[in-house]
Amino acid sequence: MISPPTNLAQLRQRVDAIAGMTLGDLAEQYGFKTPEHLQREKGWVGQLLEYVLGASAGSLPEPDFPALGVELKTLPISYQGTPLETTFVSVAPLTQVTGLSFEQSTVYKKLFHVLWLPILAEREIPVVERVIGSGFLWQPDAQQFAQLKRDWEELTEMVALGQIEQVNGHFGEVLQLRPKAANSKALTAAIGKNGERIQTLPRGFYLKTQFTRQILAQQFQP
DNA sequence: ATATGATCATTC
DNA sequence: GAATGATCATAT
Repeated sequence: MISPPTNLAQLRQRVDAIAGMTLGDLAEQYGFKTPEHLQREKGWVGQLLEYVLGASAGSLPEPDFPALGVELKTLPISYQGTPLETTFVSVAPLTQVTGLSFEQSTVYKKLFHVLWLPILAEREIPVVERVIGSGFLWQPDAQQFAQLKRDWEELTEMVALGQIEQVNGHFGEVLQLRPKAANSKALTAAIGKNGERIQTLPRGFYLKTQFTRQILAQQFQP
């Protein structure tokens, strides 16, 4: 058990201390067993870094560093330093969305303050050899806030109007709504096209790679 | 079923 | 190759 960081400077210090290390090194140091691949342990990297940095364990709906209000996101990147995957943000509410504002949304709360931790994670690189990059704290600037808000409002309006079945990953410029479930048979409550209650596949909000690519660029080549 | 952590794998 | 849809583990 590692104590949570008490301030941002301490968190930065911990992040800087692991930059350049491989996941294998870090796992060994903290008694984690590195899997051969992530097929059955997709969250392994995130959980290792949570532990090492002293994030609160558990699956509570809180920021990873409650005292600091900071959310930790690992970000798999290519040799070119570009994101290899979209970034999951939060489960999307599909009922009781009337009157909900972006500022009250889980998306905004999650993205208000993020610690991005890039991981060189090309699939040809064994997990044990993947290298941790330079993590950094980020908050959306005015333009990013506006982009996120625009997409969130468009997607949430469709949900509110009972158009969830028409939503697919194409909608949204930087934020998209996609399945987030154990499998394609999972069901959750949603609003139907006539305002009735229906059952549908649970969805989540994800940041498109274009958006996280921009965040990385603004951090590393300003 | 929901929420945490995401990546896999098929499609485009 | 990039992006969408599907999926995996664990805890509550």
